[in-house]
Amino acid sequence: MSLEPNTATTPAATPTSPAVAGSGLVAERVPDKVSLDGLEERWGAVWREQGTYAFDRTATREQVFSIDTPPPTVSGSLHVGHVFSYTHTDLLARYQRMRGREVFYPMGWDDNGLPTERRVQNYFGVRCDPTLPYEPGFVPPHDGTDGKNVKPADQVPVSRRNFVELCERLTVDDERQFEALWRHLGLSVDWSNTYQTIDANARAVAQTAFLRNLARGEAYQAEAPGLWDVTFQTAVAQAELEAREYPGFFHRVAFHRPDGSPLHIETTRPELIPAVVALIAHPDDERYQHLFGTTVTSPVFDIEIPVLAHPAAEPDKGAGIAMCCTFGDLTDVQWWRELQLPTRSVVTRDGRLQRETPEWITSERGRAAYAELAGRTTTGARNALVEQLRASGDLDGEPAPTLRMTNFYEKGDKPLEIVTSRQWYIRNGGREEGAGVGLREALLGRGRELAFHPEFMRVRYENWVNGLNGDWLISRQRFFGVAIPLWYPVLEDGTVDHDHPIVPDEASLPVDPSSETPAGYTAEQRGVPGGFVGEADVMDTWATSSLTPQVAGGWLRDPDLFARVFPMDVRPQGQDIIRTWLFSTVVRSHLEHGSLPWKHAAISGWILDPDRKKMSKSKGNVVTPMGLLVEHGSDAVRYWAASARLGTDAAFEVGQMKIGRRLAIKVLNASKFVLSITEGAAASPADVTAPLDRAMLAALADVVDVATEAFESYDHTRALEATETFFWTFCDDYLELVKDRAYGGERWAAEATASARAALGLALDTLLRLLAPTLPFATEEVWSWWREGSVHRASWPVAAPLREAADGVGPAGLPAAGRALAALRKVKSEAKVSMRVGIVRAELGVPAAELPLVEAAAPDVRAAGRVADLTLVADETATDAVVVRAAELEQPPA
RNA sequence: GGGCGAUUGGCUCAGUGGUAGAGCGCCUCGUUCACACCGAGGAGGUCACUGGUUCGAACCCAGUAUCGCCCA
Repeated sequence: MSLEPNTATTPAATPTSPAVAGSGLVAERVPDKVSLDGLEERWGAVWREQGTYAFDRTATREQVFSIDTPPPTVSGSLHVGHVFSYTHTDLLARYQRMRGREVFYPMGWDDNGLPTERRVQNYFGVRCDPTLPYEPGFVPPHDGTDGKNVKPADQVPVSRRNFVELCERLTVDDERQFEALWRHLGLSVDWSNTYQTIDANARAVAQTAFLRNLARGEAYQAEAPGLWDVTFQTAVAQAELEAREYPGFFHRVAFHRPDGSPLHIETTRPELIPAVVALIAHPDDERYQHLFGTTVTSPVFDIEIPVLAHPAAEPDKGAGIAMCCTFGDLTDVQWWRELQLPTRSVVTRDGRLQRETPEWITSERGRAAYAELAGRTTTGARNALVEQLRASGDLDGEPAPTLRMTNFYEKGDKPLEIVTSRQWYIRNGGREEGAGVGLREALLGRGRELAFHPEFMRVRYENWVNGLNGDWLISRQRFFGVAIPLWYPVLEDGTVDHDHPIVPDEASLPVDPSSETPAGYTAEQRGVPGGFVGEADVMDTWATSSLTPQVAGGWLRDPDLFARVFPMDVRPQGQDIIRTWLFSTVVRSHLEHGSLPWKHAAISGWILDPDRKKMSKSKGNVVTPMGLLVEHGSDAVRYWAASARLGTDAAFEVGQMKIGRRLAIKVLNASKFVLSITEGAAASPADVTAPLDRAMLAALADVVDVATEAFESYDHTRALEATETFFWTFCDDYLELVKDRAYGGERWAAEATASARAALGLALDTLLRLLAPTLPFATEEVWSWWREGSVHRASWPVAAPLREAADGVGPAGLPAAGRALAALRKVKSEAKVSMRVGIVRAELGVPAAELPLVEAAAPDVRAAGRVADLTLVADETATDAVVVRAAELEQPPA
């Protein structure tokens, strides 16, 4: 048989089309015993060979549905949360494909940045030392450490180039495993369209976008105090902050007024006393009014500082007067900036106090005291200084334990320090100056333009944009990332001229300024007076992943493709990265293209463990995604994911997967049954004449409308629920009711049998299409028994031909007949006899309004209930139920 | 402290103005004839609480409580 998935669509608008092409009777293609086992491998291979999900790039923008797939971080492991949210995207992709859209569904790998570095350190037992030379053929001390970390002291230092090679080697492995998982799950990704956030194209895109930001004044560098992680030795952006409780002690410390009287402040960071530049209280604070404008001297170091007023001081916190140091926290930075205080930094980038005694400490005892602190960690310095304060009598009482909220880098475990450094920024509306003027409002406008699903997620975007307090810091002092594509001239005196960066041609991108030479220079001029130096920093990962629509869509390398897919239709992602990935992508697109990067944002919720907590890593590792898929089957796991709506947290529920598995098996069995009766013969709507068959198709038409409308509004759960509910009614009631008639035989007129068979065929065809996005494996299996091509390239059903076949009959007949059948079943159930036991005589009381409906289906009800003599009477007391007025079973109850 | 979301049967969740729903679990029964990875029947809830609007509130309004997340 010939499979041509891309062309062999079977339009639902003409369900009369010959059902079976090619050779072989349907009966021979339906297996005797159906099973879900092995469907993932079988159909995965067929889809791969047939290119079922290949993107046709000749499609126009209107025909295309483009998805900005989240590139998973390959150095982390995938967990059930990924399976959950990626399934949501696939449901949408499959629906849109069946709707006739050409789906652009790439897959990216986020292998850029710190997570990969850390994994490489642990996996190979190495660490990067950029001062070392490249060592060709380097063999790492370990090759996989089974999850055990190699202690930093035991890590072998390697050059940056060796380190990057190991990063690339490891990520290739990871990416293979991820792809295998996604294929097993049944994601309808176009696997010929993948990218890495570190590949040459991504680097070129990120560098080009950066240089254009620079040219337009949207990127700039600044020497400024900023948050700094002393462990990773890198600057950290606002979006990467995490406030955590951190234990400390309040120290009550005396400063001294000119007359020698003490003025007490309370601080958790006494080690910053050498960096103090002012004492600050609230302008309305009565207690300190008389001191504003005067000076005091610091204990131990004898530095003279002013007492100033600023509204950011909190009168009810501690003594109500705070020590402003450069820099203890972000409030200090605000005071320093707004009150134009001097800079007296003592904490260095490695988290220790600077080794030289600062020149602003002039007293002899002050210089002696500092010498004891020099080079110590902040903690060590704190302990030493507390002893000094105690000795000088300036510590009042004992330090009192406290918990304070402290900023951490989200991946770090030491509190962030604030150090002054030269960094690169991109405007994001956080500062209203230069190219940033009006930007915040413009980005809020983009947020209003974007269709969030669910809608309430929009406020998270708005809250974040409104709360920005600075531009986007993109430079990182790391190794494995996209280089900032700049060099700087080295002046004749040997200083580096950062104000006049040397910019490469776009055509030469990507470049590595640490190994490549700018135009007009020779390699020998690197680092010498009159020569140049390369920018050592790399861009933060988000500075690249904020460009995924451009990277995947072929922005620079393939403008024709880009025009067909951008702006994209949808960005699927998690709620946790609205402030980072979603927002930064909007920023880049707004600045570069003057548009949104996509029309819709589909936000998935969390997976919660049974304690209603976010699924923890340890638990996630117990149940690996592949283990889940193998245990329950991919369709079953997809069903669980599909049962949760966008934006809603969902429980990790094995029970829900079992229900999905049951549904998938039911699809196989019911389909097998229908095909065994109909022989897969052409289902002509004109053959549908029986009222019950028409009612069933009318009900199914309603389901098609509901499911279509639901998918259009990004509500895959409602689509599934409506379809699933109908499917069970179809199996439990309709199939049972028409079974006998569909088999045929002399008791039934030929037209009556033909009607049932035609209706069964139409219904099965429609149901398989409706279920295909959720259960791609089971539906494809059934499709292969009687159809050519892939159900996933078949068209989404439409209601009109079903309604036409219903010929004006409404859907109410199906539930009415179902209730009559249920009444007969109840008689047998209560008599505790088999459903196969016949009923000699039965009289059913039916609500008057339903009586004509049930009468029209009476032969089916009689057959399904095995009733010899069935009487139906209108019963006013039966308002919405069928009541059994009399019944006589064939054999007495046991 | 501010914001967002949630609170419905034992569990997981639908239900946005008109007599409380589903699935799972539970109980009873059945089953070689599509399906034991099964079928039929049944029990089970004063919809977190307090007010208010309304002829009528799970649903709208105000407040309270608890839980989760985000931002200070």
